[in-house]
Amino acid sequence: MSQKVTIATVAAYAQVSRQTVSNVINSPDIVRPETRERVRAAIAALGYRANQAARQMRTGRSRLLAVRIEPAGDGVNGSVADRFLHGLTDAAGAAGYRVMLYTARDDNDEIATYDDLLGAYDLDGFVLTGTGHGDPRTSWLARRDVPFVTFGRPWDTPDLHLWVDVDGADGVAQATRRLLATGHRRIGFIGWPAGSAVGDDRRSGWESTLAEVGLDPHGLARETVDGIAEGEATARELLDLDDPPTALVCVSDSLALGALRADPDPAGSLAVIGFDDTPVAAAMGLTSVSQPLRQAAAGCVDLMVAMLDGPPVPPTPLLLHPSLVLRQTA
Amino acid sequence: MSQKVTIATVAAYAQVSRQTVSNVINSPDIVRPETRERVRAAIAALGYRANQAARQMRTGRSRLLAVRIEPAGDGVNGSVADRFLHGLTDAAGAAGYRVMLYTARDDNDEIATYDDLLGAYDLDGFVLTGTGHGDPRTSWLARRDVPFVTFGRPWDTPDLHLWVDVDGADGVAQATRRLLATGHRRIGFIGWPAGSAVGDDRRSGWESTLAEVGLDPHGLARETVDGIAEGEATARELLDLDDPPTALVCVSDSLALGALRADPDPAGSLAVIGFDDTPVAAAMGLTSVSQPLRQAAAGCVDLMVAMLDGPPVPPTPLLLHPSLVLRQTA
DNA sequence: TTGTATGCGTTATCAA
DNA sequence: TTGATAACGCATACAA
Repeated sequence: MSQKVTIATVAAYAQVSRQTVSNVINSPDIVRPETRERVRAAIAALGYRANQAARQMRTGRSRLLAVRIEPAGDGVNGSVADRFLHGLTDAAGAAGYRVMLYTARDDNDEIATYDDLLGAYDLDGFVLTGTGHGDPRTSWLARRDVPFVTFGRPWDTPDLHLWVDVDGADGVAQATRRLLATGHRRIGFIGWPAGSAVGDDRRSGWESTLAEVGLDPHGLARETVDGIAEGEATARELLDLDDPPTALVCVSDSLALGALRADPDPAGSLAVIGFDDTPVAAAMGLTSVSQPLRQAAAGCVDLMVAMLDGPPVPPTPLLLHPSLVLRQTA
Repeated sequence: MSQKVTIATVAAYAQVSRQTVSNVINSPDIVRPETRERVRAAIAALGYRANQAARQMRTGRSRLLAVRIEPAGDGVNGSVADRFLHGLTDAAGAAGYRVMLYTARDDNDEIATYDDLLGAYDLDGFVLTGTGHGDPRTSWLARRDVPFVTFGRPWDTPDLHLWVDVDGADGVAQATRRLLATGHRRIGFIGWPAGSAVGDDRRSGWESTLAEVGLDPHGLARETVDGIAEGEATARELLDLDDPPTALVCVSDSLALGALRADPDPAGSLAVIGFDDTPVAAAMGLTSVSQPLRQAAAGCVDLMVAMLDGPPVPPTPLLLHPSLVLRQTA
């Protein structure tokens, strides 16, 4: 490995003091242009990179963001986490931050990890995904003034923290309108059990859209835990009705994929729309609601950076709108 | 936030010098038991955590590992990366290391990132996934003596670096034997185009297993890029043969899922086995070869830690064996 | 076994 | 506008 190049190396090379080099990096405007350029040339020539540890010791800031990685659950929807993480890493990198990963078995374990990460690594902030009702993590972080952003709205404490979210009700409404536009009148919905904030939100988009055109959703909704097999069984239930639906909106791609398998017509006349636009959906030709995950991740980073690099105006939450990706199934 | 607690705080609380506290942490055995316990109690009482930045400045070690996160490609197989990452984070945490993420557009970009990460954050090591023939990244890292481990064998430079891998040939051999055991004689193979080291390795397991029992694989193998649609089309090609295969081993779950859709028999008499045991496969009842990703990740961490915390004996590469998960399709 | 002094690379403060 | 000095928290060599 080539000799370690520190700020002193650069200073010597550029014939200035260490402080001037530091100024060129942190407050370029207060350095005379010629000096600045000379120092910059030296930095480039030597391939100098400011040592984060030393900088952190002085400034108390690590330029490190932490995010939890969860075990891939369903896999169909698992890629959502993957895409979000990728977008987050990209956006953070562009803003001069790095992303650190951690795992946790449960909320308490996660809180203990915050403590550790904060104490040992001086983390600048956390990005939480999927907060639930009465989340202990957000209150812990808020109480200690630790900067954090959530991907997912705070469902019971509106102004406790900043967030980014995707409007699930709007996404499902778009799906329902598409079905209406293609002539369907009996449109069913397969959702998650009531109580999941995200699921309830999405379902409301279906209900309100049907109500808008004077259609009665009564009896056409079913609830089930996520999964392909569950989607198939639940769809079958709906199709066995006396007056079965001709189209189904599902709260996830997993359920939609299952619903597709319940279609008795080999030609596939049952219209089905899923949610998340997972790669599997794309491969299977499933029409699905696509979340702008890259933008959501970028939004989280923007919010964090705004808090951290502190402008006087407080940043506002961000509600993104999903889009419907039309394919063969609807 | 509570007042910052440093080694000095602990020393004062335990009525010893800072050095003694440091010794309790780094070389406990040289401290008198009573003193040690008193210091430990102080550490616990104050919730002290050694500041990594300061420690790193002194030792030159960051206890940070970096791994690249790739954009979720297919999604079906995407969860593999997700599961590996989770296992890696877990294992690293247990060993006292943290995982940092980075993205890169291509190999050159990745190399530039190494430079940055090494210079700015003093990373202790890198974990690379999926190396290819003549990988420029491994030679770059090796040339600079940067510790790294790859998940995936080095295909042309045997002893350049440590690695962990899963025996793909063995996995496919297990799949093929299973098919043989259930009475199949005409067993086809859908693989990736020749030249992909991983794909070629897996295919060899099929060829050699058939050869062992005196079966001729000739004409029963096809190559295609990965994807569900591709798997379906390729399977159809094989099934259109005069003497079509009754079972298919596929190099990935994506292809296997496609192959399943090509089965003309609605009852599903075509036997199909995939590779990777993705959650989608589980949901669809697809028999598949399962990679021990958690163990692979743990193996990578073990190797890294062995290099970093340097024992005199050099660690050896690790070849893990996959297992066949039987479900409905074979 | 325990305590003291020094330096890691950086930035903030202050003086020139 | 630039330069000298101190301090961040820790671990090591060395002295006690």
